[in-house]
Amino acid sequence: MEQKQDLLDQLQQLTAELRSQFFQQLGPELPGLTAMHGRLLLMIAKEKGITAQQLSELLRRDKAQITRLLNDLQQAALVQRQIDPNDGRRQLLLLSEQGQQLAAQLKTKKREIASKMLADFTAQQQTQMTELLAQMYQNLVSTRVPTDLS
Amino acid sequence: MEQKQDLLDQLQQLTAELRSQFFQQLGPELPGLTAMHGRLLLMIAKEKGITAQQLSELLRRDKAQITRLLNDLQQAALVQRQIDPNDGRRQLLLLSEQGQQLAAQLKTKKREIASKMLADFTAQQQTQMTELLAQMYQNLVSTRVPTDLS
DNA sequence: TAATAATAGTTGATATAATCAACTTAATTA
DNA sequence: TAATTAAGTTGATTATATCAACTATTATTA
Repeated sequence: MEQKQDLLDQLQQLTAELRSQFFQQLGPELPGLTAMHGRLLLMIAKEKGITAQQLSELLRRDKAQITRLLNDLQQAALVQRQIDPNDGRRQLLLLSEQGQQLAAQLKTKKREIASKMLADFTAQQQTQMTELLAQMYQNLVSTRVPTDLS
Repeated sequence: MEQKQDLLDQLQQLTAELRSQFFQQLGPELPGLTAMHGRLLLMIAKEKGITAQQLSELLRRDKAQITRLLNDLQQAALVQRQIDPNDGRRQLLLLSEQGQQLAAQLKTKKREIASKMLADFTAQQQTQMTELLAQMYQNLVSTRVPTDLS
């Protein structure tokens, strides 16, 4: 019974450490930018042409905040905004050359940390871990009350 | 290779969902208080007589911030501060009656969420999960550069 | 088609939280 | 005892998040 709770603590502790290692010592590569900027960058890298609205949902952040973060990234010449030809309201987000380079650096850093974390794991253990995590997430969201927009 | 990275994302996603479920729908039970207040409360409940300094380290938060959060909790009559008889600088933190009740409620909520998350897990799988997470954390911190206090 | 509603994004005001430096008091140590 | 260190507090500043109002565009519908 207690064990289940401890597992939550473990998860929290682990991700806190991950965040710390990934983002805090990241200053030099993100000049004047924050962890959240980095996350945006990576998401845009992964989904070219993603919109601010989608980012807002995925990151569970206010869209106003997203706008401001994107402003910063654009000012730093890391991302570009293009009005969607099919829908003049939304704008497609793309990485500039520099943005792509930086995103690649961040990905590398991520890979390093992941490797360190999973240093002595067998491929089987990794797969297992992935499956268990997926299952846990599924269990959590499956019974979730849909977000209320009253 | 990509799989390792995805595992990081999975962890992040999972804990984001956990935080969301645990803290956001927690408003009614923490009147006027935040998630961080809740974390403090639970930590004090777990370690009676813990000090602000220790909380600051454990939560990786500025001690000024801890002071302010504790002020709120004290104002809400949830915690009490007692000067350590062995060291007049530090103060031992304790929960009031109400504080203990609230902490118990939070623990219950936590247990519920954990149960939901692990609904279809065997005891063996849980143990396994715990071990894997512990190992991952160990790997991460073992090579960590000690926090620099320059 | 004209009017209305809904959506994407921006802006401004405000609230909340984190950070840094200075300070007080108490303990340690030289 | 004097100087140093540690715990905690306070004030000022900065960074972040949040909310509401607003523009421009698309979708709906009467």
